[in-house]
Amino acid sequence: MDATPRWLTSEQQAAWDSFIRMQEKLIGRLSRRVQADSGMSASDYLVLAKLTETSGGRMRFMDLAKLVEWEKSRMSHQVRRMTERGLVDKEECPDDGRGAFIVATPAGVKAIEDAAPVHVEHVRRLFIDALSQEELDMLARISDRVLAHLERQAD
Amino acid sequence: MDATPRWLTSEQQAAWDSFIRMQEKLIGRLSRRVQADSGMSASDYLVLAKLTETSGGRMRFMDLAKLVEWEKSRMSHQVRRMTERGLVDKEECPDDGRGAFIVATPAGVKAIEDAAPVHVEHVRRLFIDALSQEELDMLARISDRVLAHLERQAD
DNA sequence: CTAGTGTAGCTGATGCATCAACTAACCGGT
DNA sequence: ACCGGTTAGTTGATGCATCAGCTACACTAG
Repeated sequence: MDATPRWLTSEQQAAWDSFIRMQEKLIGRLSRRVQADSGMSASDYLVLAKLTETSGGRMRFMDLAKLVEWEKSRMSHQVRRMTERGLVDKEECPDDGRGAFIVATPAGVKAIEDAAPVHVEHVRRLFIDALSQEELDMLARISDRVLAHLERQAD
Repeated sequence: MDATPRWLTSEQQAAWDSFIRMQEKLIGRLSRRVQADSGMSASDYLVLAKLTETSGGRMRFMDLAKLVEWEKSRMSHQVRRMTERGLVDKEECPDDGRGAFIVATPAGVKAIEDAAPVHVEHVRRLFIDALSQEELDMLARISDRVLAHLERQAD
């Protein structure tokens, strides 16, 4: 218990508020758009994108989870839902009796091929078009600094 | 249908990827922290913060919804859950038979007073400490530009 | 070989976000 | 007075994220 918490300066507070507001509005709008246009959530999109980027369109469950930095539980639920909708399949792993391969189905491949250009257009329209290349570079640099900072800390 | 989608340049793609990764990791970690420390979600925190900033700690339902830029449905569910946990109360509105006031309960006030310093510390530790004041200013400027851009567009 | 430990992945419960559809009260014009 | 449109707020369904706890297989040491 600290009796005298160190509040943020008004500049710090302003930066945080702007960032939070921007991020919420941007992500919210983008994900609603993608969902409305393609019937896929951002999570569906991400999983299918990573899967189809891989040669063979198949990946071990945990490799996929690590790649997108998700907990195994989240991935498990996600894969189950996507399996139910026919976007991916699970296959047994011959080398490891516990293991599973996740494979994009033809329908899954088609879904992401259809969704990708639309997704890119939204990203461009909502975000890229708002900023100059210098600003984009700045933002990338700042984001990388924050990321590095986060990764240095114990979770 | 555009047969030749305009993909992003590699610099644009890099900026977007960095931003998305940063934002997910930062928001995810912060919200898990706040939840673990105070038993409140970011939404609970926001609602209580806005309510208690108001003189009287009470606000009309839709005013509150507009203030935090939420849909009424989201607010309605949120208020119901918070009512069930004793953080806020609903009161009838004398001027408008449809209307409701949302009021922070004493428990709600205490909850946010306890949570606020912890919340600030996390924001500082996870985010503010990663960046210089110049970088914070940059980020605020960039965020405001994106926000303005979003607000110019039809939803 | 077997006992212990780590790893792969699943499950159920809970809370949150969005959508569509709904009720009820208000308000302005005729 | 009443009728139609608007506003206030609720509700139920569905999908997603997190947490805690679970099974089953694999690996390693003794």
